[in-house]
Amino acid sequence: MLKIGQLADKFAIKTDTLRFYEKHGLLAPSIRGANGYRLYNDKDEAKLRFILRAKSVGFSLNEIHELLSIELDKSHWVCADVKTLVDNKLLEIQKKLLELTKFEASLQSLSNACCGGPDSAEHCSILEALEDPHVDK
Amino acid sequence: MLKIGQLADKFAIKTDTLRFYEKHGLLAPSIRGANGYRLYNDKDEAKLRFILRAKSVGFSLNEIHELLSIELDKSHWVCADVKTLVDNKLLEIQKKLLELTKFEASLQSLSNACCGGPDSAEHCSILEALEDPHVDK
DNA sequence: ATAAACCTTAGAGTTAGATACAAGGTCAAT
DNA sequence: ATTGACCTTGTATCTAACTCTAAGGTTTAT
Ligand SMILES: [Zn+2]
Ligand SMILES: [Zn+2]
Ligand SMILES: [Zn+2]
Ligand SMILES: [Zn+2]
Repeated sequence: MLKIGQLADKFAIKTDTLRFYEKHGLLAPSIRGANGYRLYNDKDEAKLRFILRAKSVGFSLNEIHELLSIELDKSHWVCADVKTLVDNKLLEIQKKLLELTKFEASLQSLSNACCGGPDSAEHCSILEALEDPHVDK
Repeated sequence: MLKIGQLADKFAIKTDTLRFYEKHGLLAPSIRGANGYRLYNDKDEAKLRFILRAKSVGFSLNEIHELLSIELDKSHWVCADVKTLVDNKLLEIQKKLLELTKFEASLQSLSNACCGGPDSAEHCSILEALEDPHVDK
């Protein structure tokens, strides 16, 4: 049985974050002490570990909510349900990767074209590229 | 001379966005009509084009602010100043790319391990991986 | 002349995920 | 008994980049 501060320390997060997760229906402590203190048991801890691990692979809290509702009632779900969540996230991340890769290429070509020297920016090819109405993004 | 709605249409953005840019010091119309209407001239339009193009290569509005203050007073800056902005952004984007690539790999291996079939999620390897305290992120 | 479409301002709301603060109750040690 | 560390609740604040609402003035077309 851990108090909120102990659980927070154990996972290197803030107590505020645990209260935030509780308010948003992700993780409520199984019990409250007579004093009203939150008390987390091993199952709560496992659930938090699940949440943090899902977060670390890129799921949003909303998506973790979905994963949790499956996790907590596995028998009513099938593999396809779970895999769909993961695959949707995968697509989303691949879309972001594509976008960032385009950014990177654009910036790299801007950077390459600029001498980076100590002379006036009046001739700077980066600024020219951003100004010029004839050069498309 | 374009009114706010015309300029917005021309660049496929909202009038709200133009007012927002103005409030945040990015782009104010050169003149106001007698009726108080914003009137944008060719220079304003060029500036907006600059802003949108910078946005499209991944700069934040704050960073665009910096770029603009250089662009509008080029003679007091040198190429190195400009290139530094671009290169910092490049580093930032490469960091994000790295992070997303890790997410992608994690999700891909989760996805690969799951049969995705119509049988109960009780044995789902995705959920197991997220539960299991012995598997690290 | 009247309705539709446009413009003005100031200010509030949205999203995600926290993070901070205020006012107070509780617990352990001295 | 008093400090200091911890806990409670509720509310407010932050970032980014818009987006929307309200209440009203202007233009254009019929
Ligand atoms: Zn140069
Ligand atoms: Zn240059
Ligand atoms: Zn399966
Ligand atoms: Zn599965």
